[in-house]
Amino acid sequence: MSSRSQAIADILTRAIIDHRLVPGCKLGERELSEIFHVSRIVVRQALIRLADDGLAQIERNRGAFVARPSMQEAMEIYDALTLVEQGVAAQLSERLGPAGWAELRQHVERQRQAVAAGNDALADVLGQEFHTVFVRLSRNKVMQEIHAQLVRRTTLLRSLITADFDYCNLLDDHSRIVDLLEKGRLKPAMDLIDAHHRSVVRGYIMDRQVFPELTPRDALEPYLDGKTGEAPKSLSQTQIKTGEKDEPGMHRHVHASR
Amino acid sequence: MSSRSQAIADILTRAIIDHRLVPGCKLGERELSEIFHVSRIVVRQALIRLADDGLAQIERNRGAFVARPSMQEAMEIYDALTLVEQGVAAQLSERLGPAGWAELRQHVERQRQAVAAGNDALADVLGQEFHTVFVRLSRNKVMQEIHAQLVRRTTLLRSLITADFDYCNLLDDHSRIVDLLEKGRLKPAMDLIDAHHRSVVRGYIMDRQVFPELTPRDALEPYLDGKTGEAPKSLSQTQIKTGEKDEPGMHRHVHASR
DNA sequence: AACCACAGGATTGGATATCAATCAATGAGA
DNA sequence: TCTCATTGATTGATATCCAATCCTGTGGTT
Repeated sequence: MSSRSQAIADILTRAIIDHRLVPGCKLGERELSEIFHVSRIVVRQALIRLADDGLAQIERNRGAFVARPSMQEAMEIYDALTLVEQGVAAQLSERLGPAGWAELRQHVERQRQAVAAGNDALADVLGQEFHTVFVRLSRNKVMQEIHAQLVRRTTLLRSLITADFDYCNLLDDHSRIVDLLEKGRLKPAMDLIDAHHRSVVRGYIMDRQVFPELTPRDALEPYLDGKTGEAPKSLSQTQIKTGEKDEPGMHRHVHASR
Repeated sequence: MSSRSQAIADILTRAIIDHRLVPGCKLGERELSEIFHVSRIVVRQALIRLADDGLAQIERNRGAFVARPSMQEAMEIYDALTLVEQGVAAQLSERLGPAGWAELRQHVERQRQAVAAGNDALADVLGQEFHTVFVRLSRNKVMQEIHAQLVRRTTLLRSLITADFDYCNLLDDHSRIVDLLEKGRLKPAMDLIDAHHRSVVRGYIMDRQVFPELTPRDALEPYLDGKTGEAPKSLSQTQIKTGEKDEPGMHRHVHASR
């Protein structure tokens, strides 16, 4: 239904947020066109979409690369995300009906069960999804799209950073946010959202390659073939350990919750 | 410096927010490629950028059209804009230094002088710019871009709607918002931002063609030639009166302030 | 050895021609 | 008048070609 360049942009986006394509990775037109069996022009259109989304940067006559956000930009992205979610929280605290609160609680409960079952990969996905569900309940598609874009960019950031905090402290944040909001305690809820994001950002150390660099051909291989758009195996199971020794304060786990 | 498709996307964006290209207007690839003397491919890339920005919509095998947002979407855009500006207001009320407040006051003063001088066109531009300056002071480029996109879309909306309120009531809103924020009275300021936008939306009646439809060739003519990107004459001076009689409650002035 | 200049290769940005797929309008026939 | 098929126009996409630019490697110079 959609154009082919959109489909390719979607695949590239997926590969980037799956950390299979890491920041700085060259996205050559010829190489991608051979991988996807399309013409260079279609690839170029896809890259334009990625660049507009902030996931790639195009340098004239040099080509496209997976975006490598600066520390400054990383902070700005998290600030923007906080701003959006705080605003949505304020709207929901006034307008959300019982069914909405129930949906949020149900989502938190599913995540809790995943954590209890030790399924970190599922917990991680649910943890991310919570924010998306949260914004969806505002019933504002424009806001949803803005938020989704910001989330994609934060996911990209995680290819570049090393979190040295204990993520277990964040596990209950979602639940507490829902509690506070439903009770109408907006200000504490907004502060908690801020703290939720700040605690993720605080220990960030950039200029490290957290994920191993794959060639585009290897990185994109799982998404091809089927054409069904089926989810490739979660990276948390196929993740490759890099050769370098772990440094102090460097953890290799994925975040179970943001 | 930038690619040609970006330059063309910029021109089309400009033409749309100047209301020279009205919603629903067909943006044929062949026609545009002849107008700009570029190939269809460059035009297509420009149209992709516009579509990503929400200013155009591309229908498969049918082509691109200037976006015609629904009433629902119009409300969502204004809600999102309110959310963003309220969030920025909250940040500024904590973090903005004296120089920042001075810049805002200076801007308001310039607009006041323009109104006093009867220069409605300049006042309109300054009124729009206020919101941009406001967000720029947050020093968050990511947020700035999101906000700028929302502003562009609200500008597009004004091609579709007829305001039947007395815009004089809004003239002092900017000034009062600055006053309240500088005094640390955040809540009233946020309420005023909300009211500011709501008062614009309230009387909106869609499904009217406020601006006359021009062919793309006529609409884009002022932007070509010079290649200097110079501002074409403001529409408020070249605006053409449509043949149809004014209906009750239908004003043809441009907004002096949002 | 270090440094600079230049040539060649590789890649991107873009133009043109061409073809297939799809939509819309037109017109023939019941 | 209504229905259906054909035709024309437009888009989506490809292949090929060319110019501009960047990177690199070589070679000469200090």
